[in-house]
Amino acid sequence: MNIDTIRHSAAHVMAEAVLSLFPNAKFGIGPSISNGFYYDFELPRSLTTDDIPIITDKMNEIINKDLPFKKEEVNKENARQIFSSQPYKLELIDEIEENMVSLYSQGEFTDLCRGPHVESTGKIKAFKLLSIAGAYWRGDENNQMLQRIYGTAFESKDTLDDYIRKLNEAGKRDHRKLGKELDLFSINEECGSGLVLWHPLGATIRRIIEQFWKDEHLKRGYDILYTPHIAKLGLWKTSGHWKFYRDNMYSPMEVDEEEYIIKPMNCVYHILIYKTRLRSYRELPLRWAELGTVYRYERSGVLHGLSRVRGFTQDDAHIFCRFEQLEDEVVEVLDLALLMIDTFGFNKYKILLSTRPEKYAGTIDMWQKSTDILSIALERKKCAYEIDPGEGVFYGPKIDIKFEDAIGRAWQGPTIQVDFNLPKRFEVTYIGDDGKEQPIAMVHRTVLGSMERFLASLIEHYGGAFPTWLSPVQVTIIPVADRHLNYAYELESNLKKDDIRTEIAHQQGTVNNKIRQAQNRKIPYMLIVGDREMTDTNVSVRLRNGTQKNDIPFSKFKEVITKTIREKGKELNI
RNA sequence: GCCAGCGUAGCUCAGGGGUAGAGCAGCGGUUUCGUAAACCGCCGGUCGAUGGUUCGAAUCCAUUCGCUGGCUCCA
Repeated sequence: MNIDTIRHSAAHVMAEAVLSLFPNAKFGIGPSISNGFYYDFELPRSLTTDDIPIITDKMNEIINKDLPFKKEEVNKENARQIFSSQPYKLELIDEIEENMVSLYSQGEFTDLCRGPHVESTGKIKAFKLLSIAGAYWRGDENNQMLQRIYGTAFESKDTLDDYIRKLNEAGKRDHRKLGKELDLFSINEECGSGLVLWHPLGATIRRIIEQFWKDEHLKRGYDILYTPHIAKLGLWKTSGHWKFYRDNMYSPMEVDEEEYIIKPMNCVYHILIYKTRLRSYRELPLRWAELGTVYRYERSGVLHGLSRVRGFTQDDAHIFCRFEQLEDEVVEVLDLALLMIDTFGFNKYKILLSTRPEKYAGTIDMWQKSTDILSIALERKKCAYEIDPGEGVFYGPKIDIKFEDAIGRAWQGPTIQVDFNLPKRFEVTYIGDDGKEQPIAMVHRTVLGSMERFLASLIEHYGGAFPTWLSPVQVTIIPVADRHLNYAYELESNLKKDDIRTEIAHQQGTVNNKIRQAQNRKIPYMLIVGDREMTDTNVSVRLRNGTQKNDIPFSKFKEVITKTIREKGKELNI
C-alpha cells in the first residue's frame, strides 16, 4: 500500500475528527508530505497541545469503525453547493479546469479530493499527531492564518516507532544542543539574537576549516581579499541593493553627516577593487575570494541556531572573466565544491540548475547562453543534475548543490551564480585584444555557504564526534596517578610541537571519571599513562568509539595520528 | 512579522497563591585510583523583564524580551 495514500487518508480522518469537535470548522488543504501529513483548518478558537490527545482519540474511534472511503464524481456546480459553507474549498473548485471534480467521503466527512485513498479507515494502522502550527492560507502572509496540525502515518506500528526513534536521534544531533554541550558557540540574549559568539573550541574548528579553505583557494589561483564591514549608502544605491534588497538590510548609521550601511554582501567591494584601474583581457580570469562577514536582517521567527542567523561569514568569491572563459571557470568551481563536500564527509548530494525566473535582469539571449554554459560545465564534470525551472536569482542562472547529512537531511551547500546585473550597474569591463572595452562575465560563488551554517551541518552530520583533523581537542592524556603527570606533560609538549591539539586531564578525579568526561566531549584519542607506559615510553590508547590498544610505543601512536590528520581521515585508527 | 508552546542555579529539570528544590558542574578538603560517574563539605536563583490583581505572586492577568515548532524567506 502506498505510504502517501495512507498518510493522505489519515489526514482525512483527522479532518473528520476535527469536524466532530468543531462543527463549524472551515477546511483548507490536507496533503501528504515527505514525512507525514497535515491539514489546515480555520477554527473558532486556537488549538493547543492539549487538543492533540483529544483529536487522536477521535481518530482512533473513526479508524476502529473501519469506515469505507467512498468516491463520487460531481460537476462543479454541484460541488459548489456541497461546499457552499467552505470558502477555501470553493476557491479550490474555481481553480480546477475540468468540469467534473471528485469527492471522497468517509463517515460524516466529505472532502474535495483527487484521491486516491485506502479502502477504509481501518487500513490506517499506525499514526501519530506531532505538532500544531499556524500557516497562512496558500502560504501567503496576506491571507488568513489557518491552524495546521502535523502528523505522520506508517504501514505498521514498527515503522512508525522507527520513525519516532529517528526523530529523537535527530534531536540528539541538534547543533544547538551539541554546541552548548561541547562548548562550541553561544548566542546571547544581551548581545542579540542571530549573532553568534564563537567559543575557543568552536573557533578552533572554524579556524581549521578556514585554513583548509584558504590553502585550496590559493592552490587554484584565487587571491584572498579583505574588505570593510560598512560602506556609504550611495554604493548600495548604485548596486541596486538599496532598492531591491532593503528588507534584508539594516538601517543606515550616520558618520560625519554621511550615511553608511553595514554590508549584507561582499560583491560590491570586489567590484570596486576591480575598477581601481583598467583591466586587460590578459589578466583574466581574476578569482577573488574573501571570508566576508555580512549582516542581514532576518525576521525574528526564522532565526535558528547557527543555520539561520543575522551575521554570518560567507566563503565568498567572485570570478571576473571573459565570456569564453566562463565554462572552464564553472568547471573549476564545481571541482572545488565537490572536493570540499567530499573532504568534509558528505557523500550524498543533489545538484540543481536554476533557470530564468519571471522577473529578470539581462536579455533572454544572455540567459540562454549562460544557462547552456552551466549545463555544459556540469556535463563535463559528469554531474547528474536536475533543472529547477524559474528558480534562478533575478540577475542570472545558478547551480546549487544540496548535500545530505548522516541522517538524510538536506543542507544548502555550494552555489554558483552568474551575474548580469552588477557588471552593468557598475560598468565592469575589460580591454579586449582589439583594444576595445568588453563587458565582463561575473560569477558569485561559495563552496561552503557560510561558516555558521556549514558548522551546523558538520555538527549534525557527525553528531559532534568530528573526524580527528577537525576535532578541537584531538588527544587527551589521562595520567593514572599524580606521579605520572610529568610524563604526561612530556608527551603533551611533544604532540603540541607538531600541532596536535592535546590536553592533559589533570583535574582531580578517577581514571574512570576522566575517561567519561573525554567520552562526553567526544575527544577522538585518549592516552592512558601509568607506571607500565612510563617505563617503556608507551601509551595505552582508547578511542572515542571504545576500542583500546594497550602499551604501544608513543612514537607509533604519533605516527598513526599524524597520518590520520594529514589525510583528513574520517575513521579513527590506531 | 504572524500562529501556538515554553523561559525556575552555569547545565538538565522538579515545584504551581503562604519563607525557592534536586542532580550534575564549580569551589574547599580527603582519596592517587588502569578504560564511561570515588567520598565529605560549601557556594550558588529579586523563578526572563516590566506592570497589575491579592494581606501575600515563581505560581493568576497584561505587556515586553528571548527560545522552540511551523508559515514565509534564505548563506
